[in-house]
Amino acid sequence: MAPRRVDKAARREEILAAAVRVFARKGFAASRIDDVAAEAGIGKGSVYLYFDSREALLDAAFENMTAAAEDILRRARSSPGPALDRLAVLIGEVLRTVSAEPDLARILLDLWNAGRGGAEGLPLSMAAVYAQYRTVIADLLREAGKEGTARPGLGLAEATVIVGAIEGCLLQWVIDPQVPIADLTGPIVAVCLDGVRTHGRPDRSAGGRP
Amino acid sequence: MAPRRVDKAARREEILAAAVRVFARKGFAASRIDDVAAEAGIGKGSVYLYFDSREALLDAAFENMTAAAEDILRRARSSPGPALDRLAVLIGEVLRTVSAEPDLARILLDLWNAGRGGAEGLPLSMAAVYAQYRTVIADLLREAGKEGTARPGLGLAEATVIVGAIEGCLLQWVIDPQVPIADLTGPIVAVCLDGVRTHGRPDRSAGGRP
Amino acid sequence: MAPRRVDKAARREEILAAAVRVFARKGFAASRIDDVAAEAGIGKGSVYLYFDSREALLDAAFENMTAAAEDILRRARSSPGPALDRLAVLIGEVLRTVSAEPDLARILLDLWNAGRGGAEGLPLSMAAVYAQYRTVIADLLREAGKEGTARPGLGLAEATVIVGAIEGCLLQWVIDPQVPIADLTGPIVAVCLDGVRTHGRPDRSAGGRP
Amino acid sequence: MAPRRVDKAARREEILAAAVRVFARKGFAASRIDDVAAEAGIGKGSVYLYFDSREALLDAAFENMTAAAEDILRRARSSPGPALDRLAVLIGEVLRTVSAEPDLARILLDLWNAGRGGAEGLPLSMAAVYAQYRTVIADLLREAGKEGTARPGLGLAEATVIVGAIEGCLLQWVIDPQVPIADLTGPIVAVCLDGVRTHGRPDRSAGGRP
DNA sequence: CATGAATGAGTATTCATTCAT
DNA sequence: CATGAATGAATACTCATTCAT
Repeated sequence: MAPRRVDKAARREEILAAAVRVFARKGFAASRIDDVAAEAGIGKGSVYLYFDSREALLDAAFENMTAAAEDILRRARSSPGPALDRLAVLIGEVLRTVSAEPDLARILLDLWNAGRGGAEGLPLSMAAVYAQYRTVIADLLREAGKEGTARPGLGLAEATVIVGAIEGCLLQWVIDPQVPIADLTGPIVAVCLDGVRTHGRPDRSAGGRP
Repeated sequence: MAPRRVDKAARREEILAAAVRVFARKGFAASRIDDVAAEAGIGKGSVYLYFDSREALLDAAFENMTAAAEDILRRARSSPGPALDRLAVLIGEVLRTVSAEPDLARILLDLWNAGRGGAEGLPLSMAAVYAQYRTVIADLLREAGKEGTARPGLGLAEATVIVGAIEGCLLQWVIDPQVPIADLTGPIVAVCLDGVRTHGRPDRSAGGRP
Repeated sequence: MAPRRVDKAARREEILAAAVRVFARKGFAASRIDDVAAEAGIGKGSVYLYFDSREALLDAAFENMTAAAEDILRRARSSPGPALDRLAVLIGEVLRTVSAEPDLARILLDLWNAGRGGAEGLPLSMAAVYAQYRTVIADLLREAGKEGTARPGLGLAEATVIVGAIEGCLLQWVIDPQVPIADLTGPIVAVCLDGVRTHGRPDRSAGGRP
Repeated sequence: MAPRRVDKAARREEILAAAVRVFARKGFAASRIDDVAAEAGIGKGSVYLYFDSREALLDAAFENMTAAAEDILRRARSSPGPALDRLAVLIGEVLRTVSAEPDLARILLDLWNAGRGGAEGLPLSMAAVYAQYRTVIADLLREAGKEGTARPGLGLAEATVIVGAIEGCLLQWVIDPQVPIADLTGPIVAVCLDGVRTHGRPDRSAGGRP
């Protein structure tokens, strides 16, 4: 009858945070429930009071990540301003979010990996997240096309490339923490929005010889 | 001294190919030695005549992939022609190689994931591969800068973005086979080299001859 | 000193009844303390205020069952009338008691099973109950022998058969609730007392008056 | 390629026999897979080469027992001779079989207990075995009725009692090994076939007073 | 008295690896 | 060389019991 000291939701978050730290350190596959419990400073059995299974911890981390991603996408879709500016903001936000919670980000590899091999209940639909991601950016590109700030005719293919640039930078950073993820917003925007080629004069570099 | 009917190296390759098919189908974590043996049509114990451990199979797949990557990088570095053209060729070759061997490519996730958590001997230095990858592209960008075909001042950061665009597209395809990886060479080249923005003066770089 | 609203003994009985319902439903092995607490509408920890352990709940159910059995046996021993009549009454009472409390009866399997494997303190001496059961019936048979209503020379062996017939019918009913336990008093009496064979002379024992 | 020393079927039987010994000694619930492996003199994992699960060991024991029971029933049904003689033989065979393999018999309690609590695949249909058992005996009784050796009108109810007498004796012996199961064939036949009452004179002991 | 959160001992099962044939 | 039976270390998960509130 006496109220518990720590409320269930808070304790759940503590455990999840501990799990994320462990997963980030050793990878999901090599993380034992005991590791998570020890990191959280509780008994092994207590983890199961808050999560149904080891897998459920990864699912919960996925939910957190997805929620953050959807926030960013929602903002990109609904905020005012020129489309390309909003795209640049989106890129910056993704990188800033990730830099702010490196542990959460470092389990990206495990999230990417999840949902393969067999019929999971909800296969951690990373595919769905990325599909939405591409759709939003494709819409921004088309909008920018109408505004005259982007080349016309851009669509899903180019959105895939931009998503790829963002997530591919994250990938490199996850594999190799030396990669300065926090400093890449500018370069991504510069490369994807402006390309690397010189402009101003007709540029025939990609063509054959005259 | 006469070569056995099936020589050791060939048998090894057969087993490795079987392993790659299995890994591609179920993921490395869910792949059992029995699965590999069955796929190769041999006894379970025989796998160990050619590979030291389950992990060694993944290592070997990594070597294959690395070898292919180094070929492509070597060619980009040493072939003649304008730097940006060679970059475009590189991008095309990566995507073509990957599309040609989807099984090998689909274990990318496992390769990215490998070598984390614990002190492995040589932890599948994916980081080294990508570092080299970035270096080669950064060199191409600097060279293009000198040629006047690329903006000056480009370097590692922009190379990271381009590597990201390529690998990020692969990532999306690995997660979701619907992504039309074979059709993305053009968009990657277009976006990374020319950007998506309209430019002050008519920019004909992507087009044919006037 | 004034009795609590719900006195301890009554609460204990409530919990025991709940436990018996749960055991009857799922079997002792599959019954969790939480199930019992939920069935009793109390907190899990409270069960331990009234019972020392999960096992103690089964012990208590055993005591209840034993008490009922001993009542019946006592009555058979001490009530007046011809021995075989008292035996017929005993059979009827066992079956009626069991039919009246199907839940208590359905845990018979668990009671029979209890006390095996390892050195329990007092291993639920079902063996003792049945030994007493046999003794009482053997005495009745000997008494009937002296009365001239039963064949002479009957004893423990025949008592074992009669106990077997009774408990064997219960067994069949416990295994298969379709067995009409309530209707078996007559047949048990008829078979055990009169046998199934025809006899040389008209045997009217089971019939009415000529 | 070299043939294994012990063929799979024989090894399977060895393990099953070991399991039956262990189950007989400690009961199924208290028997650990390690106990079975130790009793069989093999490694724990090897048990799983021959049986899918701990439960499967009990299932296999059940099959053995069922097969023996069906043999006996088949013989009782199809052998020649007066029905009641065949019934007496049946009773003798059940008791002899059980006495011959006390370990197998002593797990009867676990078999009776199995298949409760939850939806098992094939719930160890002990109920079906007993139903068949009753049917066969009821048929014998009806046949004996036609032969004039048994009272007419006997049927399922009386068969239930006879099955009860047999299995109830086994039950008592399982609970208390002191019960001389091997010596009970005679008494069961005597009691069930001839009853305990005196015959020859009109016996009114069960009736009211004149 | 009552509670239910916390605990950790206990176990079935899996699977990489070995090695006798 | 090839095999697959045997092994046992490793691990997720359960649940009776305790105890702080």
